[in-house]
Amino acid sequence: MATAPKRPTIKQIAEETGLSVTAVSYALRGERVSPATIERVQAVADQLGYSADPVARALRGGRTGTIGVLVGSLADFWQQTLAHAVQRELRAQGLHTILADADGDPAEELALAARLAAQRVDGLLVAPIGPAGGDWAKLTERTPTVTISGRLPGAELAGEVAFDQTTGVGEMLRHLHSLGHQRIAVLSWAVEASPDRPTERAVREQAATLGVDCEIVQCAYSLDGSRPLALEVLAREDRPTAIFCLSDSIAYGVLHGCRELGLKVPGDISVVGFDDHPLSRLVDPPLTTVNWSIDRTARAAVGFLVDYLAGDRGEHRVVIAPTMVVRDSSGPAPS
Amino acid sequence: MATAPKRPTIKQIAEETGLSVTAVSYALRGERVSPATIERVQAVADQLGYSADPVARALRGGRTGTIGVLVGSLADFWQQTLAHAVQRELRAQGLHTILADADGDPAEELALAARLAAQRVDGLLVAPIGPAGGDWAKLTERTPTVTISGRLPGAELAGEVAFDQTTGVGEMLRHLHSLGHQRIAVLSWAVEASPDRPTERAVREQAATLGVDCEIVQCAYSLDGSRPLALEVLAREDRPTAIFCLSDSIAYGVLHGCRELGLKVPGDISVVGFDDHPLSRLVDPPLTTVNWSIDRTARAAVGFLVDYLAGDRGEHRVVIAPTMVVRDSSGPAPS
DNA sequence: TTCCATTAGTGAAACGTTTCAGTGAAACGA
DNA sequence: TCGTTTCACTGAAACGTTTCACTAATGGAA
Repeated sequence: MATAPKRPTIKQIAEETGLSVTAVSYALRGERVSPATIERVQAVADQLGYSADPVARALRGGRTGTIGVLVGSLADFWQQTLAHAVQRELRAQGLHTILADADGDPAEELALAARLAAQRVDGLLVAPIGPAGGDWAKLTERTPTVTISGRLPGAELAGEVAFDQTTGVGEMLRHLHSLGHQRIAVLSWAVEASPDRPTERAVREQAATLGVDCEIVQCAYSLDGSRPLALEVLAREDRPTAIFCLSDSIAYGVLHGCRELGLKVPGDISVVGFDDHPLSRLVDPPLTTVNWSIDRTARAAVGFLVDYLAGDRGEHRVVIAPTMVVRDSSGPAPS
Repeated sequence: MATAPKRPTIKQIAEETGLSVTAVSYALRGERVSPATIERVQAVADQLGYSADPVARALRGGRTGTIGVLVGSLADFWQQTLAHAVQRELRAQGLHTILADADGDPAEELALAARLAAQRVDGLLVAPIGPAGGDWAKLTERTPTVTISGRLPGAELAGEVAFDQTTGVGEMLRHLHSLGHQRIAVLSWAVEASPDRPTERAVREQAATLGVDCEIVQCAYSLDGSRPLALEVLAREDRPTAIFCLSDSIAYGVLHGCRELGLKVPGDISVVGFDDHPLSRLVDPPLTTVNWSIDRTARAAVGFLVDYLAGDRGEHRVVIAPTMVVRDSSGPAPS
């Protein structure tokens, strides 16, 4: 490799202008030095193509202008969309984004978040998939953290965007119940069974209230994870008349499985999702699902973090309300 | 906020063990010091929950174990999938990922890449959207860079994953031609017109060879970008009989537009894509498209970078061959 | 015994910033 | 004229590592 030319440093500008390193540092931020000097320094900096080294700056301390975004799994289409929306929103706020992906492994989340924090991000946006493991106390105490739909054990939060899962689950279950469905399989993307997950608890409670039979099935994430599982569930003797997928990604896999088995949706079986991915209106059949405005979610989460960083220590919590979106993938239960 | 407890440093371990900072630094990497000392240091480090500060390490120089991944736009579904695949592959290699998203702005790409490099990533994986602007020479000279389908002006590459666009375009155009289509609109996601883009040149050449009438239409990225454009194209007096979208994301938007206008696909008009996103088989109708194995792409790109970092300066270039995937969205041209 | 090699460890500089605590000199009010 | 303030700037330390150049002690060979 050619002799690597180093990037220009403050010291070079200092030598070039005959000033001290200190003076240049101040001048670059337009402080404490004479206008003439500022101009001179700027000129040299521009000519050298100088830009401050973020690593050195981070080491010294102070803001880095970068936010760490941790998503539970980029294999999930909704989280992909969320990641994009969040990054776009952060950019609108003049903040840089570092995106990390736990790839469906809840045990990895804390470690990844810690690494992000170690990179000296100014704050953390975390959209976990399951109940994240470990103790988030130390981390969140040091780094302002906003969660998006999920609990972090021990965390002290700078903000929280929650989804009203109870209502969402309730509406969907009522929808299916009103169509005559009595045996429903719920595909949940929890990696390990954990009885206290709010969504699953909501399912059990609402199912009991309505008197429908809901079986919760643990499901690997995403398209490829849910298809084989769907095939298994659909092959059963007394297969359910409806499948309620706790993410649209899972529903896509189920739809795929139904197609392979030659089952008509919704004639033979109803399939519904839970997050209204942009493509859910385009799949065949268009998916009945529940919409949690991704834009509002992203805006709220970023807003909370920005507020917190600006010193606002108020209550930062919002609960996103669900909107039922009835399309064609749900229909009357077959008799 | 509570008094922020600092993360433990090497110095603390040194004090705790009575050793010098240097000795601890060596011990932590298991070098140059006695086994007994190594063990003692490890014990204290574990108890303190120490982990090396990546920022300090990066500042000093040397490997950071982190690769920067820059994608042209996370709004594009295929790039979302690619980002995930690449990150998964990097993780399998024991490397960390920092993902940045230019959000459809080619002018932003160089700046973002420079920022990634400034964070001291060991290497860069770049999947640009259009012809990236600026001069990549200085950057790529300092930071090993592998491109995925795209040119970086002036770049000196550590590796390159190219797509055989000419063949892909040719096969698709021949497919449409054989179905009797003579007037085809090509929706390209270039943000600015640039006559020398290989894909567009391929379109013009192949169209001339086959004698079909291809109009290239510049299209904003993604679903939301392509729908209005599709509506406009479809409303024309002599609308084309087929629309060839240079990304599946664009095709989804077009499908949406067709549905709004009540046009039957492929009865009234054929719509085809160009990257075979996982959902393309599930949309209505299932999309005819061209597959470029995303797994092979990710694996090749990461492999090139890893090889290069290991000192292998061989030719690192692969051309991914297209595979036509004919589904139901293309059919005979209406008479 | 002398000499050299090896082992186990130390001190200090370096990476590129920011910032605290000054330092002269000029300007100002009384 | 003197004391004070302001201005424009400087030196040095600090952030947490890594690494080069050393030192002191031990062991073995000659």
